[in-house]
Amino acid sequence: MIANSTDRHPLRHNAGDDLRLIALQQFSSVGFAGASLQQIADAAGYSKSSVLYHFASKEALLEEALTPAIARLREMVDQLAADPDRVRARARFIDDFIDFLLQFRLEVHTFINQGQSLRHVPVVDRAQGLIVRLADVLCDETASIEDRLRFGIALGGAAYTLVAGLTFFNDEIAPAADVRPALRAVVTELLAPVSVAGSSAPGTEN
Amino acid sequence: MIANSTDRHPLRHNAGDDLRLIALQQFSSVGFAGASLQQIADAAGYSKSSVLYHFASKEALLEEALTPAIARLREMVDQLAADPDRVRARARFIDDFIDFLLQFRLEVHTFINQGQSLRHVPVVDRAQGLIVRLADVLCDETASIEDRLRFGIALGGAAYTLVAGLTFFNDEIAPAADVRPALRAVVTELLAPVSVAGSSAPGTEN
DNA sequence: ACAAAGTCTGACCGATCGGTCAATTAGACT
DNA sequence: AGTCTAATTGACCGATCGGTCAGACTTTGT
Repeated sequence: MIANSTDRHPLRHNAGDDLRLIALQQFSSVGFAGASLQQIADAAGYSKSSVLYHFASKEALLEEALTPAIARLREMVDQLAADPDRVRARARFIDDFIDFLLQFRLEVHTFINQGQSLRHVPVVDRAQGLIVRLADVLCDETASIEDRLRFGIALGGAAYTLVAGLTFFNDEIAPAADVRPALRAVVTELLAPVSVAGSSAPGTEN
Repeated sequence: MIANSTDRHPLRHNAGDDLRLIALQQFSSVGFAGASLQQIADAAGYSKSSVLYHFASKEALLEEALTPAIARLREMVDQLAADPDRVRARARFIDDFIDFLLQFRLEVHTFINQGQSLRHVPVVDRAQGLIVRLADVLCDETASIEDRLRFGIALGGAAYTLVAGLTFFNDEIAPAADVRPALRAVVTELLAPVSVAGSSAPGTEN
């Protein structure tokens, strides 16, 4: 049998996965340009050469670190656009979106706050396109600036609070469990009223 | 008379001001670590040595570029905390805050999205402290996570949309004139209901 | 046992980093 | 004229950057 690199050893983590996570933390905190391969290698317990053995280049490392997140985002956008029941589609999307933000906080923070300077990276460019498309779908054909602003604030605000904000609002905060309901309430408030029509009181039951 | 460096020539800009602005654009787009003195110097039409003549170091350049913004922020927080009429103080603060976000978008974006990695820079650390204090004042003693989240999303979301979001939501968008009312509406919605007295069920009236 | 493939690393490369320094230029004042 | 000072620059420094490469170690297949 072929020893696939994804399940060689049940105890030890896959080197590529370790590096992707460590690199992601560095990229989202000091920026892609500011995170050096040496720092990433040191933090992961490898040598710089090992990093470049697993990933062709620093950009390739970034691409592979972000890919799962934008793949999931594409799923959600496709599903949102495909469902003919707009109200149900939007409600379902918001729920998925909350989970998405919590699960991929570092990835979102990275390509949200460095998207302009990383537009030459294919996966980042695709992510930007997805976000534009998502904004179009969510805001419908109404060209209202406020609707766009609501979406942008929800996206950028969540990216900020979930990686930077939580650490200084309180010295320590419970993980996703405490944050999820609050996040859902605020994001729903920002995204729901745009064109849901008969949305009487969204997300106030929890 | 003494030829003060701030008004030597009415036509030509002050070199320090030019550099502060150019540097701020670089810092907010590629990050502090990713923006090199050479790039800043080239963009400003100076040599790298000239940049280091006007500013003792790269960090000093960052400090001076951010200082006006956090000075204004301190004013606003002090005024908010001093006014015994909480409702009036909060309303006035929100108005000032909108203008602040529009005027200092690059500065806010910089110390919001790179605050963790730049905590060793005094002015950034002071800004972080101001934001924590602002969150405390706005959210009152209620330790509600959702209130904190609202403030963080408004702050981080505005920082994002005002520098990155506007460029890809539409190919070109009118300057602050079109954005201000929409921004005011969204930020007010996020910040106003927190503790404005009889806030029983915030944001359910639409 | 042996070879093949996979993994890891140190040494090294040219380029660029932030920063120092001496030299030069241009203006302002006596 | 001469002098002083602010402003600007190129040359240069040690350190670090992303990336290459050959070798060494480990694992796997036969």
